[in-house]
Amino acid sequence: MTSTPAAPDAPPAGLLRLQVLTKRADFLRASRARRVAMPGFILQARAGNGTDHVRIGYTCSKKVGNAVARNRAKRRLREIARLVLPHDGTVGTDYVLVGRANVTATRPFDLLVSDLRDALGRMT
RNA sequence: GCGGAAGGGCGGAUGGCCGCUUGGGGACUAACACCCCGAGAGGAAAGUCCGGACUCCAGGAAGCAGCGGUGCCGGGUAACACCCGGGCGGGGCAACCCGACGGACAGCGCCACAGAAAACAGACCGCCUGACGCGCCCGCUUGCGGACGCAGAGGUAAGGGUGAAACGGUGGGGUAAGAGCCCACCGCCGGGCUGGCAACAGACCGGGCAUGGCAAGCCCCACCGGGAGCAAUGCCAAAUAGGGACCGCGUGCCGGUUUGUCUUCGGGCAAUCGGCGGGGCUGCUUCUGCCCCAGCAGGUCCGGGUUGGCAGCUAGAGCGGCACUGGCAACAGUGUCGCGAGAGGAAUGGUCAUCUCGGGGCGGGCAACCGCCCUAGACAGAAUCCGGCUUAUAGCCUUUCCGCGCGU
Repeated sequence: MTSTPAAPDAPPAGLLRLQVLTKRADFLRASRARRVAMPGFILQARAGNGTDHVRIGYTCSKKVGNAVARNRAKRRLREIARLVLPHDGTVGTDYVLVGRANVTATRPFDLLVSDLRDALGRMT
């Protein structure tokens, strides 16, 4: 994969498009698949979703905190997914990012981004 | 200046880059792909505790029962358990604060511990009187008198002590000692009078006092309330099914008309109309209405199914500012200006700078203060929508009032 700098550029046309998971069943399937724990989050990935898209879901349980803390953690996870997955994701895979209490909302953003790249590297 | 009381307001700002949801517009047949413009979390969005709007269900109305709620009075409001004003009680020097604040002669129940006694009177320690007699002392006229103590019995509830509460309180008179036994004041009860819309207050007259507390135990009284909730509800599409079992009520009666059909020409059967009857529609009753009577409106259970999209969905008892009018006020009216999220695994952001307010650290200085560095830092995220209440909250700004001290 070409590692374009984490530039705040829009993903160029032609790169992978993301779809958001909405079905509870998809989340349950992903949670039973491979997982990689990182300091800022946990990545779950399940190949073969039967589509030609990269699909992504976010989970922040009540353990992460109150509603404000959960929303903030989810937004940061969404942002790193938006920056990394169109370049480094694998077609036909469902990814689920799970937030962690205190860490996901406070870890420096560039570390969070490199965490996701490392996690994807370990998956393959 | 110090200490205190009651409110009101705010709750970071600006910019760059990259995004999300949505309204409008743009060339195009269209798709959600692109471009432009606009909008996009709170004072509590929270707890889900009250009150409503709205939707569906119970056919409608009234009464009764049951259940739930409210509970000093008046006003405000769509409504409220909210708000405003007033009354009463309690706290505070005061500003001010607090109050489940209707009824204990409708009835039942309860009043722990302590205490003699806890609701109807009673008497533990006491106080007072004191028969018969006993003890002891004194006097002398030597068997009489007197003092004291004990004491059967009686009077009393002042004092002690217990308690949340002890059968009105304080003072005086009175008495053997005492007691509303009598008197004054206070309290209480009753009565009318005056003021007030009222809660209530005031003075007056009468009564020696009868009526302990708990209604936050049941209860009584007055007033209010049908149930479930936007996962309500409606529509569309797909998939599955085009069901089964049991219970209940029941296989009606009379009359008319026409049509069809059968006829042994009497009529029968079916359809149709009217009446009666039966059944169903909220726990009961009444009135009214609707439906059903050949299978079905109704009930219970089993099986199957239980996904997606659209609407509801944000402009309404709207909210806020200012001015005027009415009102002590809450609030109402009129005019004018401004604001006005609409997601749906759930948008309203991510990140980087700069600034400002507070906070922290270091250095200089007796101090006021000055310089440098670090740090947006409290509670917290709309979920149908409004009005309240309650709870959480770093820090900042501000108004009025009270007490004390100082100065004029």
